[in-house]
Parts: sequence; structure tokens; C-alpha cells
Amino acid sequence: MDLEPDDDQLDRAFLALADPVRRRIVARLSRGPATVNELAAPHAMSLQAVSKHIHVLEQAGLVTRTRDAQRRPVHLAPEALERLTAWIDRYRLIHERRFRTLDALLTPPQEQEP
Amino acid sequence: MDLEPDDDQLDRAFLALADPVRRRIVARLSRGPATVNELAAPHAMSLQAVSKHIHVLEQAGLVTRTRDAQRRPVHLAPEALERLTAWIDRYRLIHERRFRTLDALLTPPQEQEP
DNA sequence: GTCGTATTCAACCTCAAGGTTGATTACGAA
DNA sequence: TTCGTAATCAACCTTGAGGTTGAATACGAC
Repeated sequence: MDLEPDDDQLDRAFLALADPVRRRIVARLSRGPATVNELAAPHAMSLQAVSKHIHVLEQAGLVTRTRDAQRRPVHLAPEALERLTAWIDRYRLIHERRFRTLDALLTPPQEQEP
Repeated sequence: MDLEPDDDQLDRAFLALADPVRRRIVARLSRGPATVNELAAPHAMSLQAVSKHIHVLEQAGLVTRTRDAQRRPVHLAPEALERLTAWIDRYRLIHERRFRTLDALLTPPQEQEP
């Protein structure tokens, strides 16, 4: 599994989630695939605009598309979400471990939580 | 702990990470605080540009700043990173749980989507 | 006070993100 | 074949992100 995506992929994925419309789309898709029309319904904007948002999510690898007659159902691609948490957690944990180490060095020997 | 940040905070935080320069800054800060000059050194751009990047990270809640004479050390704010993984994981897990349920209901042992 | 260092403020430029509307393609149904 | 539905393409507009340079501010050292 490629858990070290290149800069460009991370750029696109984080940028894709930096928009409330696209986050709502992701939230909706977490409950199952949907068509463009279904995804557009709750949003007060043109179908074309929503179509563009989906395109952004697709380029970021966050969703995939299949074909069903003239419909193009959109599916969540959870591996991409996983890569994002992997990136974030990597540095979050480095930071936390460093903090614990400092604590261990600076504080008199004492009870530590598991 | 507020693990349900409003749209605006999520916008800013995801947008902040959607830039390789800012991600490198976060990576650097995971190993400890640093001044603007130190953060700018590895980047082939003006100090002012890096200062702006730091401002973006600060507005997103991802870093905080202290004062030390004329220096303004930048510190990582790991809680903000935690909020991001919380958002992502929420929908990733909804999706996965749904998938497992569907699998249990629908599949005789067989190939589905990759 | 004056000087050097650290950082920000301000004005400016360029380009792409996110929206609009109108035309076009792709497909199933009748 | 024609019609209706689903979705995309294309042209356009506005705004803000990310960079530049030059001036201003804040502080410690001398």
C-alpha cells in the first residue's frame, strides 16, 4: 500500500477537502454511492458547479466513478482518506513522542500512564 | 475537547495543508519550535512569503506563536491536527462499517470491486 | 541614541479556483 | 427516429492565494 503519496497528490487531496461543498459530498458518499443529480440536490448551485466539485474530488483520488446507462455514480475511495490521516498522524505522533521524551527528561521520576 | 470544528475552521485547516511549503513547515515543527528565519532557510523564496505561510497556518489554528525578544518562535498545535484526522476518520469509518455490513449480507465468497 | 537583526506591513502582479449560462454529448424509452 | 434525462464541455467573470519588492516596526547590543 502506498502510504507515502507525492506532494502533488497531497496538494490535491487536502485542497479538495478545503471546501464545505466537497466535504458534504464526501460525507454523503460515506453512506453509499450517488449520482451527480443526487449529490447536487441539497446544494443551492448549478449542476455544472457540483459536477466540477466532483471532478476535483476525482482528480484528488478521493472518489471514483462508474457507469450505469447515462448515470455516472460516484463512489468514495477510502484509501485516499487513509493516506491523509497517515500523513497527519505521522507528524502529530513525532511531536507527541518528542513531548513525552522532554517530559521524561525534565520531570522527576513519577507515575506514567500506559 | 471540541472535536466538531465549524466549517470555517475546517476550510482553513485543510487549505493550510494543501501547500507543500506549509506541510514542510508543519513537518519541521513536529521536531520542535522554530523561528521564521529558521523555517524560511530551506525554502527558495523570500522571508515575507514564508511569513505569510506561517500566518495562514496560524489562522488555521495549526500553529501558535510566542515571543522571545525580536524573535517570534512558531510552535505546532497538535490538537488542530487531531481535529482533522477526527473529521476524516469519521466518514472513513462510516464507509467501512457500511461495507462490512453489505459484505456480510450480499457476498457468497467472491470478487467485488478492487 | 545608534546600529543590526528579526519580522511584519503595504502595494502590486499573476494565475487559478469556484461560480455562472448556454450548447453538446450519451444513453434508454417510446 | 425522436424525445427526455444525465452529465459534461466551453466561454466567461470575479475573487483570493501566493509570490515579489521596498518601507516600517520592534527589540537587544554597543
